[in-house]
Amino acid sequence: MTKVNFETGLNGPEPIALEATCSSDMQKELSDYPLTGRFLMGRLRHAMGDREKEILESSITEVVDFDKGHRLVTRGEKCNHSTMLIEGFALRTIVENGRRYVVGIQVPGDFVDLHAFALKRLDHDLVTLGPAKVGYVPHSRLQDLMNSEPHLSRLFWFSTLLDAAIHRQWTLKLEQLKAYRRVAHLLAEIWYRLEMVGLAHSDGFRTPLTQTDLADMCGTTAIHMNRALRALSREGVAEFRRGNVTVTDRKNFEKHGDFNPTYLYGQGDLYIGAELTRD
Amino acid sequence: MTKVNFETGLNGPEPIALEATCSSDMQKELSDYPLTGRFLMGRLRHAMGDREKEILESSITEVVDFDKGHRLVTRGEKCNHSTMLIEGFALRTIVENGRRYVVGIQVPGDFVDLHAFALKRLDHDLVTLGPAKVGYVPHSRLQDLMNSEPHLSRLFWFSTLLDAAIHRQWTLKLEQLKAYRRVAHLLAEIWYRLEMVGLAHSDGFRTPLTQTDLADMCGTTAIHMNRALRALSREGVAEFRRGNVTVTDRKNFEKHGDFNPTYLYGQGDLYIGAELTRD
DNA sequence: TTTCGAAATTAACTTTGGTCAAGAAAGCGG
DNA sequence: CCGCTTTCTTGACCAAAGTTAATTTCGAAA
Repeated sequence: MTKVNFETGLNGPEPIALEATCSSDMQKELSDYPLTGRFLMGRLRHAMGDREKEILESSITEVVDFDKGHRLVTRGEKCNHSTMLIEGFALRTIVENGRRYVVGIQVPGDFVDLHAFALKRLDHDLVTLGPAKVGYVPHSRLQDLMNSEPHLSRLFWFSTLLDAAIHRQWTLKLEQLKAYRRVAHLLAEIWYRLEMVGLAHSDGFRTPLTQTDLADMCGTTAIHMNRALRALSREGVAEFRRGNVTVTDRKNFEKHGDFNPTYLYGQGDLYIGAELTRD
Repeated sequence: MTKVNFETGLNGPEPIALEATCSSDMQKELSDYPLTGRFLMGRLRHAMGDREKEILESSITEVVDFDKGHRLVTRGEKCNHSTMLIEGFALRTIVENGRRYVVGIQVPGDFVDLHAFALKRLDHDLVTLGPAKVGYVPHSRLQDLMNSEPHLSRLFWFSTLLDAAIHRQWTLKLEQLKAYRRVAHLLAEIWYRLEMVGLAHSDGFRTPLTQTDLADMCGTTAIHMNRALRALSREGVAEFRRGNVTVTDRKNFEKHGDFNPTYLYGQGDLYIGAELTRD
């Protein structure tokens, strides 16, 4: 383990360089594959051969930087490429009756609209949370890979199934938990996911999330979200200040959020299909 | 259009034969492919070639009938086959702290645990709602198909993406609606999905669902679900009696549930990837 | 037909969360 | 530094939903 600096799209006075724990394996991956090195990291990346990693990296035909709030994908519009999130965050949002709802959050390394390859039109928007860097893969290219690379295709499929597993967990937690535990669960999930791609630190993590964003993800109001966050703070469970999440006792924190990471299919959880690791 | 009788797994005094609207196309499909004829029906079934339909039908190595409440898949246990739901209903359930939560419902024609092919272990149970008939496809067979049938593989992928789209909609509706509209939405969805596979009738549909099941799907209590259903009945929007759903004014009903079926990617909605229809 | 158990129903009371209204604090651009 | 905007915070009040506890209805099986 070694330390490495990273940048998230913060809106603070000056961009604070944070220490993120990042193994040397991970560092090598990121220098070898600067655009797609985080894809499936912490999950089945080890199942990708070097050739497959090269194929994926070279499939990105265009890299673009966006400011916060840019709509990457519009609900109902036809897509001819899919988008790899290289840096920054994105939300899956749906605006109805003048109110915004968030049904998912994506972190670096996520192939955010890979499902648009098969669905062509999405039922939601994808919006950058802070500044973000993305890479595009044309659907024609994915089409070719479907025909010539069955193993890589299976990994793509797997990655969309991870999203589905996360959706199920969100559904579960909305059914099961009150606002206080719901945020705790959400923050625990984001922390875990950032950790898998080397973007968390030992006391927490940083995002450009506002309390309103959290409210829209938890199906509550910004006002009630504020009550929940203050309660978490009052109990000494976690601090959320302007997107900066700080936790002292992680076990305790995850207990408050009723968080069990197996649904994220991390590679340490021995929960993953062995067949996918072999060609 | 012609009428055909069908059976759902009802626990009523005698199995009531209901009239279901079912096109002659659909009838032919069901007689030609009695086990898998409902797979992707109303969606991209027309994109499957006869050869592909044969391949799928012949991939079912075993057909089994189960009683109500049988656990088809157990959370965390390794799966070596995937399950086609031929007749009846199944719920995706999670039991935690002694309470049951439902994160999905499956209808005939659904390849209910296709995602287990890639994930190997699921994060939830699959339980039959009433009596059900299922068919098994070994994962070794799916593996072969991945290598030899890229187009069929893409359709399998598509079918798991439909599940994900439904999960997103459930998340959205849990965030957005109060219990009263939530049930209405849920019932509208089930109706629509049954209609796509020829198992609904013009005034509604029949299922073995109880009010407790609905409550577990809507993240509320059976008592509150009862209040919501009574309200729907009082307003003349819909009647739910022992799994029997009756609606007089469908447009009005769907409006109360804030229901828009585009997320179900039905073939009439011109919402589906044209690329998938061609090889 | 009777009996039993599951499912549905209702009421009284408590907790959680939504709404409205008003400020305070922090970040941003000049 | 100042003014402007966004984000956060708090209080008072009301509606939605959970809890507990009975009671009724219905369907299945004897």
